[in-house]
Amino acid sequence: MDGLFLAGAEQVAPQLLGAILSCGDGPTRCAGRIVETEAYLPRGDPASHAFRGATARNASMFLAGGHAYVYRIYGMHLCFNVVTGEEGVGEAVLIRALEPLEGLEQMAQRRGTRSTRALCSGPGKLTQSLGIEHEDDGVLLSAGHIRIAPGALRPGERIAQGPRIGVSKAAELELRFWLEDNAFVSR
DNA sequence: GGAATGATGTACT
DNA sequence: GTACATCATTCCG
Repeated sequence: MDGLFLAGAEQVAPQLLGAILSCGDGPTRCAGRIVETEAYLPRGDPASHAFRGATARNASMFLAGGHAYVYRIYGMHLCFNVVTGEEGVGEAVLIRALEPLEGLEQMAQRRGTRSTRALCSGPGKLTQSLGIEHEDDGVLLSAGHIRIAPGALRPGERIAQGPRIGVSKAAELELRFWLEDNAFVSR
C-alpha cells in the first residue's frame, strides 16, 4: 500500500476508505476501518496548513508520502493525517473517522465513554482512542507502531463526496469523502 | 510583544 | 441550535 501514498491527496483520500488504521502491538493494539477522509491540496487550497509554505509546525507535511502529520488543534485535540505526494510538495489526507474494530475496551477507557459510536467518529476522537501522540508527528507509517493496511469496500458500500468540515476557507471544494450510510462517520 | 485564530468536542438551552 | 474550554502557532507592528 506504500506506493499509493505517492499519488495526490485528492486521489488518495477516497482510496483510503475501507483501509485499516492500527496503533500499537499485542494486547494494546487498537484498530479501525477508515470511513471518512479529507484531502488538503498542495496548491490553491487556502484551508491547507501547507498553503503558506513550510513552518516548524507543518514541516512533516512536506515529507514524502507515507509519513504521519500529527498536529494539535484548538489547544487540546490532536489530528492525524497521512502525508501524500512527493517529498517537498506539502499535501495530506486527514483521517476524520474510523469504524472501531480491535481494542474496543482500550479505546473506551482512553475516551471515557461506553458508546462505541463515540469512540472514533471525529478526528480528535480517533487520535485519543488509538493513543496517537504529538510525538508521532513525522513518523514513517510503514516502519512505526502506527500502520495502515489495505482494506476493501463491502458489497453495496458507496463513496460519498462533499465539502470539508470546520474550514472557513475554500468551503466550496468538495474534498471530503465518506462511506455512505456508515454509522461511524462524524456528525 | 501582542492579538487572533483554528482541519474539535462536549455540555447545555 | 449556541457557548465555550484552552493554547500553540502565526501574523502583524
